[in-house]
Amino acid sequence: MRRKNAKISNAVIKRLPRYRRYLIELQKKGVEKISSKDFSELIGYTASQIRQDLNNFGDFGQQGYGYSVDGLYREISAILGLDKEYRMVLIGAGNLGQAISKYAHNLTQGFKICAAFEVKPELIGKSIEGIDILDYEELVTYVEDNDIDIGIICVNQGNAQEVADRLSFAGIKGIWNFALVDLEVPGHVALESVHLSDTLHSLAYHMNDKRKHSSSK
Amino acid sequence: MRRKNAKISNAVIKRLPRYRRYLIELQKKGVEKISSKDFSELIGYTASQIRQDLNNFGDFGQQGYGYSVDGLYREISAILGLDKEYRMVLIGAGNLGQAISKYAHNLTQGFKICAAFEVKPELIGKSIEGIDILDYEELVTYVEDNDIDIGIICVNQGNAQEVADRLSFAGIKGIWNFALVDLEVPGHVALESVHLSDTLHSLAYHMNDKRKHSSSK
DNA sequence: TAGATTGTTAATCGATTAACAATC
DNA sequence: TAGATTGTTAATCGATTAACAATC
Repeated sequence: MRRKNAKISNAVIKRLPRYRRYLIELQKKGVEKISSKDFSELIGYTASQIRQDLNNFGDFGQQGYGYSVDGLYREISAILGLDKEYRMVLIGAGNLGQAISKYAHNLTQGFKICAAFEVKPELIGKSIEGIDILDYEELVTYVEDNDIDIGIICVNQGNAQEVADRLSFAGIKGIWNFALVDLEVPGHVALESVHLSDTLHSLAYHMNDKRKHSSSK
Repeated sequence: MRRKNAKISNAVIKRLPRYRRYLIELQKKGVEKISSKDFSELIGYTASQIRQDLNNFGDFGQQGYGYSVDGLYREISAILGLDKEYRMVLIGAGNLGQAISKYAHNLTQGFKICAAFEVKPELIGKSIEGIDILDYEELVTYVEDNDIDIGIICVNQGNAQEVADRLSFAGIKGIWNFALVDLEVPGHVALESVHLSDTLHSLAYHMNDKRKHSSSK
């Protein structure tokens, strides 16, 4: 199975987790194979796009048959790197931090939260669902010594860049950022920012937009 | 000031909250005007794109001068509909639901959580930061009687569509969905889904991608 | 007025869709 | 084999960037 080489566009990458979710549903239903046409009707992308997307990574289908649900699930999981274990730390153990870490811990396999970090003395030493809250000053040492892959940033806007700098210095590989800033990170650090309020604002736009026209989608 | 009419692409809408964030920063620094060129260097979009984006909505700039920071901030806020107040309800008062609602309540102006809804008897009757947790069975009546605009869905994957159906039936205008499903809603209901684990999975891809090539961005 | 910078048209680039030969 | 469906090339569509006349 040939692996193609060109740089994959981010639009494609963003669709992969969705393909994977629908494949899990199909597995649950006991469906063994699916054609791009049937998949198209289910997931809402065109059959053409599905085939194009998948062909960026290899020849996963079989002419006249379709795609094996199990096989495709494993391929996409591997492409995303979900066949590995990731060790994470949480920085900022406030409401959002605690909720996100519980979410990541429970709802997604393969992502383990090893420790949380805080500056607030009243939180240091406590634990949330078995995760110890440590002193923020120990962050760099901890990341270096415990083979941490990902840092989850749940601190204030104003402190997030400093946290990102420390994580990068400590050799982190990825940052999952929930602070409302656009962080600067070195080229070897992967960054994914979730700007929650931006999504709420874009919802507000569409609510007002709907009332004006009658357009949907 | 002419208002243009063509359907605005979603790519543009998604950039508006970011423009607005940078305008807030500029206001804080006391900057009064900015050219598309200087804004470009700050925000990381091309000057051309900035001018194109803004010109979808009106002629906000002035030749030879640039854009008024205050003026542009107000225009973009109005375009997004952030000059209004929104009344919201939360459905699913678990960890994530509580965190999201506190976040929306504290960090973003103009969005008020009026009540939370739960099926779990041990949660009904309690309150989180002054927000009462009510019986899920009262949802439709409450939304109808209290002029609710937005429903925040923080229930399980399996229950989310049922919640969306009730909200739509009750005349909700927008849904901010955190459940890991692609909801079906009537055309007049605006939907914004935040699939957190999808963003984590896409981070995983980029982490592995970085190790292979040396490419960034 | 001269210089700066917009608004807008034209050119380019990239992503999506359509079409079809290859092949299971 | 005939039918189905892929992989892939070509055509289309849309979004971004470049260029420049309009104008403050």
